[in-house]
Amino acid sequence: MVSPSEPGAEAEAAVSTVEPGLERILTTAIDLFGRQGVKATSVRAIAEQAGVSPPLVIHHYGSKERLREACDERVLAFIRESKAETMRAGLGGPPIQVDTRVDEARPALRYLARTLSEGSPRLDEFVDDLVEDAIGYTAQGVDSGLVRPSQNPRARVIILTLWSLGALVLHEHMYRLLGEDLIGEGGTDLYTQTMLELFSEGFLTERAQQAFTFSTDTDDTSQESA
Amino acid sequence: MVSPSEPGAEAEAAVSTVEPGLERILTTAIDLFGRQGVKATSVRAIAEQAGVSPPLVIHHYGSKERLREACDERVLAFIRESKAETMRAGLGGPPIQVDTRVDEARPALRYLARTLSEGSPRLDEFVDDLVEDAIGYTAQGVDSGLVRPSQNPRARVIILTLWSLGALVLHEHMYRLLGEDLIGEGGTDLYTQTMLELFSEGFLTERAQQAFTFSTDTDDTSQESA
DNA sequence: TGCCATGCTGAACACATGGTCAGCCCTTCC
DNA sequence: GGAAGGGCTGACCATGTGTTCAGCATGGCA
Repeated sequence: MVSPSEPGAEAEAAVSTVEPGLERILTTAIDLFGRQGVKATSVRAIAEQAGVSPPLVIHHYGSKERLREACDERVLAFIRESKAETMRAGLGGPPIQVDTRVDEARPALRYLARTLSEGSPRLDEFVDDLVEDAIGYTAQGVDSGLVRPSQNPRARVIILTLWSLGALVLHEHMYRLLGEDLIGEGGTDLYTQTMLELFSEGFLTERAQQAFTFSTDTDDTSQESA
Repeated sequence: MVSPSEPGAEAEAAVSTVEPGLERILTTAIDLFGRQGVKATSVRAIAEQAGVSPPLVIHHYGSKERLREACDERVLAFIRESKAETMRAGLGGPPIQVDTRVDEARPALRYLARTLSEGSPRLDEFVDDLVEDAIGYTAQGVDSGLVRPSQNPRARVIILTLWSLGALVLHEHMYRLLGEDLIGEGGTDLYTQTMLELFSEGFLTERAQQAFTFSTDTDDTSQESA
């Protein structure tokens, strides 16, 4: 990804030297891993930006892989805590709820986005938890009359969750095309409004439902993917 | 990503030695770049799997970067051609339409999924084209009464497109959680059916719309992202 | 003051990476 | 038969990478 695809692309690059090296390294790693990916980010690059020597990175974290694990833990903990604080009861809010005005939010979300696509040992469990949470509050939403019942409640939650996470992964495309930054603080009014429209009024008319149902039954020439 | 997250994870690993090195290298590169990412895949790894020497890779393609460009072109061309063949008129079908029973489909889709998140020079243009296509046939759908009109037609298309692509990017999570493989030939009936339900009947009730509209107006403590 | 713990670094190591180079082998054409 | 072209490779090069190692500086405590 080219950095200018995001607004304020360099805003987080400066790391205060007042903080101990241990923390500076972690913060820098989250930033760079999130921007470039783990493999494309060298220990030397992290050290340089953090204002320390490369052996100090290894000294504090043991290895690059262990540093990456520490980043996972930090980011996932941050996101979990943020969600607990801003949880919306009963409405089945987005799976990720972070106050994007907090300094730490952007690099953490960017890191999550990158990690969602690159894979990471802890991530499956994290996504599983998001889905289980959403199953819980979506069921409450159905009970309280805010959410429509579904023939496949679990599948529905999984799909909605992965759509949402997928949008986060593609946040730079979203910014480019829609002008809204899913990991920043500019607001996502258009995204939210349009999503609400889709979820309230639907997308397909009844005519389309019938036409498509018939088409699905007879059209076996291709398996559509995405 | 751990390979076993996908069904038939090794199915495409064997490359026929009957084909010229030029083609074998390209096919192998698409496979490995899609599985591991470009940076994490060495020229030597590609050469070994293709059954050639590393200098031959460079001989034919000039550099690793040029090889990656050739992969982009091949995959995007394949997907464009597939879509042209299977285009569904008027219904606003998925942005990516590939016959997943074709041998080439899986590695191509996997490559696309990886490229969507890692970034690639040609990709923005490809996504733009998908969006423009979808704007066209969604408008036709509205005219023919198959698609509901929207207050933000363009935003709607962008979001639907990015959701769909995002689901592709997270295809391994989708397989793990829903049991359906968006890049394979096992079919995506549950995904399709549930998506249709969401798009036909919506998700939020009218009660929720009112409650959420009110909540959005007054709740300014956090910017929700995804 | 001396010792210990902590934070830190320059130099070096072993290995990996993309790429260069000289040259071999095979096929085709004159 | 000889030359040209294409496909191909072993050896090597320059550079980058994660990590080890020996040792310095500082602060706290007895």
